[in-house]
Amino acid sequence: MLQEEGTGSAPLLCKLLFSSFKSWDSSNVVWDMLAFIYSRFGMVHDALFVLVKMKEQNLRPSIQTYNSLLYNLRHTDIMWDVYNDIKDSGAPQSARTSSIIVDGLCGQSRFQDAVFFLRQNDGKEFAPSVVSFNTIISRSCKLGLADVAKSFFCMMLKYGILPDTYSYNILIHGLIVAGSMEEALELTDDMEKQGLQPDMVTYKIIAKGFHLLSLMSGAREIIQKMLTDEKVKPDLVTYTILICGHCQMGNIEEALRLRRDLLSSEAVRLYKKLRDKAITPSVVTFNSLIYGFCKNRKVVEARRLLDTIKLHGLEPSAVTYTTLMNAYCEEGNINKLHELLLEMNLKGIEPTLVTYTVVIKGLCKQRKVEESVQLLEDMHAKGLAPDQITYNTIIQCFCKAKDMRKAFELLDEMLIRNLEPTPATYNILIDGLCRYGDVKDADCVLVSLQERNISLTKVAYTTMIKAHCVRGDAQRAVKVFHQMVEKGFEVSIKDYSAVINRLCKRCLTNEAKYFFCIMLSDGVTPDQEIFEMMLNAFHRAGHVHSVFELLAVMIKFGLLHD
DNA sequence: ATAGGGTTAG
Repeated sequence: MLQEEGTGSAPLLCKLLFSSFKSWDSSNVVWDMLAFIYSRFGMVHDALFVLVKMKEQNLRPSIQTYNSLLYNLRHTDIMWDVYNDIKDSGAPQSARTSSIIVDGLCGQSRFQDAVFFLRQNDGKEFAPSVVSFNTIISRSCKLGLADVAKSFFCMMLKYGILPDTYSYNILIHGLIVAGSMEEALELTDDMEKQGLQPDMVTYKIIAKGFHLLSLMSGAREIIQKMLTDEKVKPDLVTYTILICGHCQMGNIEEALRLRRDLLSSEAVRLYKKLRDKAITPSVVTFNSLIYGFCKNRKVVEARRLLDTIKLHGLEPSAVTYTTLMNAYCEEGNINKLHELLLEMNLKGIEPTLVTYTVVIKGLCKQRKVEESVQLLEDMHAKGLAPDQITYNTIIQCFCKAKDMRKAFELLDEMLIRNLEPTPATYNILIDGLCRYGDVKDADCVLVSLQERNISLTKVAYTTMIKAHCVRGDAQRAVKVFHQMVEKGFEVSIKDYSAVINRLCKRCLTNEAKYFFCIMLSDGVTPDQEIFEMMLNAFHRAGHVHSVFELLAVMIKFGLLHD
């Protein structure tokens, strides 16, 4: 009835209750129920109105009603009004009350206040519960503060509260996301020592962790462990994680074998029990396989799987089409790409941000830059916000069309739209300026980015170094090279070798010599390959003296054999 | 009430 009456119906209903049930014995229960149900349906203002009316009659709401209201208002300051009401009313607080407050404060990014509240309640009638701790540990993990999460876990132990399966799973997940797989596994052992069995969630967290680290053997071991565990059985998601991992690593055969197990991820089960919950591969499972085939450049097989999906009575998703479209794009078959786009449209499957980006990539491949800009505008009109990858794709296209002005205009557009350019954005622009614009401009851009402390990758530097080498400007190449080292990027002999190779190929022997000396003074020992590159170049240039000079150096390094 | 979940684009 309350749902039908809708928000704002509280005054009317209160009036009705007041006149009809005033002398009724159970009026407290009825009023409380009214407030509770308003709260449960999210009609918080009506619930608050009922509370006011209850107060007027000296009726006391139950803690369940208070908790429900508190939960709905936990992201607002009104939470405190409700909390104070609870304290004033003398209603017995439940452990849930404080865990809602902790959750609310965390949700409002008032992390410190949550910690304070938790400590404040220690020793009181309602000491912090395991749920409150789990909430705060979870929030710490989500903020990327695994160490803080660990300290709360320890604090919980000090309070004499035993962590439950939730506590362990939350922290294990947090540690894995933070990159501490070893610690996570240690914690899993610890969990078992405490007599808590890892559950389905634990196993999946660890399987996903191994997948993220591309350690598929680890993921496989987890599944083996699940198979020996009587309480849990690997399910579709577990298998899909494994399948996806193998596909991403290009191991199609292995992935297919897994799928057969899955199918045979079912025949036995169906024989045994028709109505059993059999595991059927999902669209996501197929999408992973399609991606695997595409990655192995087996687009024909990938395309065939689209039909297999349909044969299974499943609907291909936008991801299915997009993955295939991208594969066709990669092999330059833009017609097939558009065929699939048409099929998608006919089926009424909405293109996603990624779909648009792939179509744009296809257009860029055909140098149809105006059309790709048109699609960018279509996306905005549709409310489908293009992201960095979308912009990077078109920016690269403008660079290739030697229209650096337009490329930079798009960079400005990104900034205006509050889209933070990625390091790749700058790599594309620097490369564009080096190839089709002015290397000096590229240099300026790099300096400006460094001054503004914008995060760059090593590629930005190697691109610049390459450009200076091409122009035979070894001095500038050295300058940027040392900047790259100063910025803390790891440099190996390969980086030196690449520079010397470029200079040698252009017969810039003096410049190559100069860079070679720099390398020696940097304390890097040249290898056979570098010597051969240089000897070849000196030979071609007819610099006999330099050849002998270099042979002497080779002897010094013990690299000259007869 | 607090935990996990798989796929696509540079």
